[in-house]
Amino acid sequence: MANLKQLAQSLGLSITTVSRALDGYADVSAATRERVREAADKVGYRPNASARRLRRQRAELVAVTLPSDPGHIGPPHFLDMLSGCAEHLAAAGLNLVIAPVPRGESELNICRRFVDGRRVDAMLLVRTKRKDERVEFLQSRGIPFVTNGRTESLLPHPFIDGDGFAGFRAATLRFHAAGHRRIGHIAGPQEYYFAHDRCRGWRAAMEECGLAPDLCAEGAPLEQGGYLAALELLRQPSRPTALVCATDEMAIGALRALREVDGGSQISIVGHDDLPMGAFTSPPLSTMRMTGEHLGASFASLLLRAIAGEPAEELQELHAIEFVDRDSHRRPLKAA
Amino acid sequence: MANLKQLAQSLGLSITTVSRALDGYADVSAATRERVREAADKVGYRPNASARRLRRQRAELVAVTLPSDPGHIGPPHFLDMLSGCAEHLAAAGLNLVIAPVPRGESELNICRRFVDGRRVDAMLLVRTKRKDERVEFLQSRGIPFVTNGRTESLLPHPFIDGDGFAGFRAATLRFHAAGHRRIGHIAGPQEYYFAHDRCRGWRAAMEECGLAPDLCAEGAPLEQGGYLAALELLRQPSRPTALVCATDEMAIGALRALREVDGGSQISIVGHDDLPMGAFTSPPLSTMRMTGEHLGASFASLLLRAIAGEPAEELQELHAIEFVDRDSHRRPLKAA
DNA sequence: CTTGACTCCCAAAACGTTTTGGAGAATCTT
DNA sequence: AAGATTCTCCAAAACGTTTTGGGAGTCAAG
Repeated sequence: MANLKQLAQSLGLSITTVSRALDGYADVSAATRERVREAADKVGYRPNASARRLRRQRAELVAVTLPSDPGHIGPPHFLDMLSGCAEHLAAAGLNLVIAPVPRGESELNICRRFVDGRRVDAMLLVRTKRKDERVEFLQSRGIPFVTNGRTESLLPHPFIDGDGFAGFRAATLRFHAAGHRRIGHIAGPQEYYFAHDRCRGWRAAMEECGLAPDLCAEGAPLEQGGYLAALELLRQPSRPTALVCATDEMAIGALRALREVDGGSQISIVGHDDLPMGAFTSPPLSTMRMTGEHLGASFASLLLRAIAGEPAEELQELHAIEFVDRDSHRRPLKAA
Repeated sequence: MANLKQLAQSLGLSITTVSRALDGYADVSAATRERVREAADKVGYRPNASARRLRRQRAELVAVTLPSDPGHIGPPHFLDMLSGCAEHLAAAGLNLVIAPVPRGESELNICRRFVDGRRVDAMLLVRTKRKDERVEFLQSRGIPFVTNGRTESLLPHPFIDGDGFAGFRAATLRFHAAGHRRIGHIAGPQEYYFAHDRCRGWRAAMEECGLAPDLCAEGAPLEQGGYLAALELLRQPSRPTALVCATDEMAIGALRALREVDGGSQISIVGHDDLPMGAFTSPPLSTMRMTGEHLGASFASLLLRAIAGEPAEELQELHAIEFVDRDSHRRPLKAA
């Protein structure tokens, strides 16, 4: 309601003094500071954000690009992540703004608009592609950013990612150790780093075991994509006995395909992401998840450190993957 | 990169003229306008957002409060809604910022911070409670806002909501018409308007049919809550033969309880929200959904009209509920 | 030649803060 | 008692826009 000028006037002080009192500078006497604080509290004074941002030359804003392409944005806990991140950024005086990407417009253009209009101090990128033009642009502009997922960019940049390669390799090896020989992979779109990474993990394990990595089908990273991909694999002359799925959503789609084709109890299956839903499917879905608590907080922290100027190399977090064993990965293996 | 002063200098024009040229005012000649536009394009000039906001006395920002309480924030398409809303707001020059609510802090305080710091021009509220202090605060401040869900506030305010009462009443009547007599309700937390509304719908139908509305259990609006509530109802001496669940997530939890207790094929069930996941459960989940496309766009439009000063009464959208029939609502009804 | 209308441009003020570079008074040193 | 130091405070500049209220010049009409 009130601004600094009015507050100062009502106190018989200068704007400067009031401002510095509220900011806790030492060159204002304790008595005055207290008096100012009380008055400010009483009238509910809050500094005008726009004015401060202009003066400080900081936007106090961080943007996260969000493709409006429905459903195509990651797991449900994505929202929790965002909210956690926003919360920790807020503690540092930064707000998180959504940079939606309208159909037909490129994510790159959106980044441009936000960066060149000095609307943000930093950016958060999700769903990275192997070759991600947003990353290159932000690097060229020198604006701090953190990605959720790695890229194949030549210059290092800050990221948080799960070690999908290791996770999917381990899951595949585990199926092999359990006696499976025809282990299929339901893959996500390979232009995304995470999908490619997970696919590579499966492939590496297959080759280590001397098995041909030929039971692989790609689909959209959602239930429907997993359903269709599973049907495709089940049509093969020699069906897989186990399926490693790029995401839980795809795994749940695949589960339905299995129910339709073989009654649902024959083929073992494992997903990735640990959706809450997975505990309630039939059979309960075995899955994997990135280790580490409070993902949002980590993003916020990395972002703040990037803004503070720490070098990219020190701002890279690769988290191990852990199994979440429920039932779907240990269907009885029929006659070897 | 460049600001107005530099751009003006390089063109030999005044700041005023350059500014007005770019804003398309008529009092600058077509020739100059073109010259200015070209130069601006060439250096990639973008007005400094903070400066404009300060001068215009508009934040160009809309906030949506997001409880950081994990999982407690509505259906997955919530994110699509946000993103769609953000997109349409962006077309009007507004950005959507996330106002996270840290544990322990009230949503009211967050609203306060955003509103009193003049950080936003309007607010978007989700998951309304029957008695919602945020609504009262915003009304007292006279700041435009739209809620997702109604409240019991005395003053009217803009909202978008589904007619949960009618939907749940219809669903219950349908079960009755199919011969069910013991129809249970799995309810969400009653302080939320939507949960109370849906519960009222079920209760009304029961009473219309001359049935006692006593098979009702309340739980958290998630899988686990539905699971526990269903177990509770199944422990009753006379079990329900049909269940009407406040949300799909609760219904999916209930489905699991049914599987555990009676093999899963005896009791009919219906949820609400039309989660994509529902098509992939076993049995595929029958559900309801709010009619209307492009929810995000509607929110944006209402918000813009509220900002423009339209009265609240004209900014209320109550959408009908439609059935999405899959399998779970028509389990064979055993011996009447 | 004056008047008015019109076209194109601009100087200056304003938005509300933070920060710079002191100023005046009181206290301490020597 | 003079100089140095410390304590409080403040005027003014700056951040980069948008907007107000004209000011020249040109042209046509009277």
